[in-house]
Amino acid sequence: MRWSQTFIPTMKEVPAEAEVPSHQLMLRSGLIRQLMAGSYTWLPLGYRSVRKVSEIVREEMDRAGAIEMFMPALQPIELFERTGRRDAFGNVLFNFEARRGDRQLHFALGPTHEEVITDLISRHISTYRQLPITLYQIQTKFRNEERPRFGVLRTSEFLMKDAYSFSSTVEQLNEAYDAMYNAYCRIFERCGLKYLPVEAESGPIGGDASHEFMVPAGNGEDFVVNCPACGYAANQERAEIGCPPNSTPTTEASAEPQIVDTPDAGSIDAVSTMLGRSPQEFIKTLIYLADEKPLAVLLRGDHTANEGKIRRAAHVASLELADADTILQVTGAPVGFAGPVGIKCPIIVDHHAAAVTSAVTGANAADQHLVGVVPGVHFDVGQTFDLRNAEAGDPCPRCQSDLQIVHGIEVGHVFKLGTKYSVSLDATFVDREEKSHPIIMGCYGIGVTRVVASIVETCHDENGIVWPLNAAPYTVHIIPLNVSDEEVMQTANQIYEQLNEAGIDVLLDDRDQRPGFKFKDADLIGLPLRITIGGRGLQEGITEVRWRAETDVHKVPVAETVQFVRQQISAAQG
RNA sequence: CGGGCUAUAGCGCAGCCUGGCUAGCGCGCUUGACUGGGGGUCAAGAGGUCGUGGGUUCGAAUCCCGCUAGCCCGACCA
Repeated sequence: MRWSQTFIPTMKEVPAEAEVPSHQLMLRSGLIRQLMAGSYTWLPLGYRSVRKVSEIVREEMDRAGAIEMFMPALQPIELFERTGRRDAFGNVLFNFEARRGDRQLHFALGPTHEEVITDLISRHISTYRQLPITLYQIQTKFRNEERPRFGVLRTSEFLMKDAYSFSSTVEQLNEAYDAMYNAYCRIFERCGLKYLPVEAESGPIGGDASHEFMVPAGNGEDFVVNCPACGYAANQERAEIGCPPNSTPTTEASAEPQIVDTPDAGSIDAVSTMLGRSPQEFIKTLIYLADEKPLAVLLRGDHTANEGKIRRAAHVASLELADADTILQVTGAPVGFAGPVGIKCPIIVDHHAAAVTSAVTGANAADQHLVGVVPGVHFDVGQTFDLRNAEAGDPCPRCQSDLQIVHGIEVGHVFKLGTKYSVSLDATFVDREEKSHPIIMGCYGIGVTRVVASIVETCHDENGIVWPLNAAPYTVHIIPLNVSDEEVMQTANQIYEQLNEAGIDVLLDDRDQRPGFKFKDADLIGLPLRITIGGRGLQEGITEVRWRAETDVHKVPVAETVQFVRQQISAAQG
């Protein structure tokens, strides 16, 4: 492609609305333009990258035995009512009515396609002989995000590969899952992304049933907990925390707790400042309504609650923070002064809260706290649980080393669904004995456009994008330094044509611009290989070939340039 | 959905507080000349419903009220 014939609107200045590097660079390098909040146009250069990544995904899905198809984005709302996801999605589900003749139809725009595909399968698969099968599509998904942000990283309309496996046995499901998991690793490797598979929510099947693929990035919205020693990695909702070393309550500390006045100090911050004690010496008491009944959750002062863990530990379905009235009832005090001593509701204690040897707690009285509270002495502890979010420095659940926390961008998710959708949409098969069972499903997603944004977010330097080879919009960028120099242009055109014939994607910057201007644009759009052709080099009979990611310049005889570039590319592709 | 900020040329911004004549600056864009290895120089130009609706005023980009859009923080994110 000749630059003068395509559409690459680069910008020298950073648009004010862009905060994160990927958003800034994608705007500046002419990959995308915003239409409205959460909706972006993919310009020619950006769209080429989307297609490159899509093709990698497609190849690896096919290699893993998945079959491509294409389903409608426009779907009847009834399907979501049958699976209960109309409520589960809530406002995230785009849905609207439209008149057709004298009928009023109600549609949804697909946020994902479990319903559509399970409905399809339920109509056409009836026997174990037709299973297993994995189907996939690459398609635009719609989610009414409450707050789109970070450019293309979080939008209300995005390209996603979604695959669904249908199995007659758990073994078949596990095989399909492993095949997808391995395909995902290959995909992200080929895209040049550093990625981390992490354990995610376990869902209905339990155990090792879900992994997220995260790209470590400072601006990632998700938190990944990982152990540098043994490789344990999980998302923050899911991450387990090792037990602290056993601390036996010291009997000498069994003196009665003392009441201290803490006027208007109802937060850990305020009380710790007032008393000059660190938050680690506090036990905070959170009052929840667990299945409508009050429950006090005890955590160390500097820790944060993990409601999923609390729900599981307490064996309850619903969990929400209690209102002020409930708190007044069970503690006898306003919000901010709850404590375990004398509280009038069941308590559940985190491992690390129980390990505080002499704690500051609320006194269950307005404007008062207790100091010198010893768990197990001044209140009953019983069994302790893991109830909080993991933090940097917590012990690894596998090897006790210190855990790290990194930000990550979720680019893929594999999930053993089980029979949730097949049951609600009546997708069943009969086994050898003619007994009917719901089909066992898995679902597997990759955010294709998010992958492109993640690449830009993580592969750049101060001058612009540094595309990995396989995801780059073009592989080679030819820069003739002076378009009015006939010899320069003739050489550039010749190399351009030969590379094209060799099946290599080439961009030829044929604009009549100064060299510096072209170099800056070349750095900005960041194509992997640059061939510079100038009068100075031609006098020596050479072109200059340089990787965007490296500083070395290869001076290559003009006649050997095409061959050299082809060798460089195939060597880099391994 | 709560809290905050912003809206003036394609992009980045000044002007607004303290109302006043023709609304400015840099980049970009057009034309020409010189130039040609890291966003070059000179000259001449084009480009604006000052987001939108109302109000105050002799007079509004500027003051007041409503609306809309965008961004940030938080909540949310099968």
